[in-house]
Amino acid sequence: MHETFAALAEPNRYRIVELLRTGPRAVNEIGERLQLNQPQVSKHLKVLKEAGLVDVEARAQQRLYELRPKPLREMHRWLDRYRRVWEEQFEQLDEVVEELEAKEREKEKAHAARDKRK
Amino acid sequence: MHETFAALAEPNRYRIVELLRTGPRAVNEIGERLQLNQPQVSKHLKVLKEAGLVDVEARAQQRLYELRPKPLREMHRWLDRYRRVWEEQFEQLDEVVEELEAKEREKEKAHAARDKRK
DNA sequence: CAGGCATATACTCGCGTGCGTATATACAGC
DNA sequence: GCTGTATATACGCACGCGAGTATATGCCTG
Repeated sequence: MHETFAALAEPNRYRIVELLRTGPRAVNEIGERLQLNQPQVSKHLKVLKEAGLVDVEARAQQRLYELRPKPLREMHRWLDRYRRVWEEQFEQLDEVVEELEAKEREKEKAHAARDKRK
Repeated sequence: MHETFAALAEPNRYRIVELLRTGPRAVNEIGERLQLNQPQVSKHLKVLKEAGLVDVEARAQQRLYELRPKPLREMHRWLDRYRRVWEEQFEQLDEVVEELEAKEREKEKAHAARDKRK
């Protein structure tokens, strides 16, 4: 589970996964679409593979990467244990709390600016 | 979304979230239960808070941390877009292979036609 | 207001990781 | 076999982050 989260926490890997959701892709195609150079793509795909999120199939010189269902299923099951938490009807309360936190952050910025000045 | 994954990717933060699933806890209690010293707990909680995963409530000198539903809900919605992936296990890769083979056959035909023309 | 308790922050260190460049490996076609 | 193409790996660098120690902040009680 940690590996799954760690793999998805990296923005470019997240983008790769999002792209692979539409279907299998070759390494070069991923690099072109996401504006990444090839070694980075290969290395990210290696991490994704070790996390079990993708699988490879050799096709001549190309390697086709595709999403694997297992980690996603496990994530879904994990999330399911939190259903009680996220199904609570706190929509409006969330908004209010966020507002207050935003104000708090403003205040902190003001403090920080003042402290730096002196 | 990246922040949520990054927060949960860290094993100790993951454990904190798992603990908070059972209800709000004070900082010291978390540290004792998970065998972490206090500064680490505070720092991890800070990350979790910035990711929106927890919220604090002051209780005298104590701070009670509790899970917040929003990021979990967003994760669930995100995962939902991948439902197809973990429900259909096969087929996708095979289809692409078929496609490539079809293209290959087209090329062969073109070659053959050209050869005949001359 | 002094002393103790609960929590947050500052500072440093060591390690992991993403990135770029260069190079290696593998395969196809001629 | 040679060439071009597709992908993987090696190496060096810079930065971020988790951990430990020490210290600061805040609140309650007497």
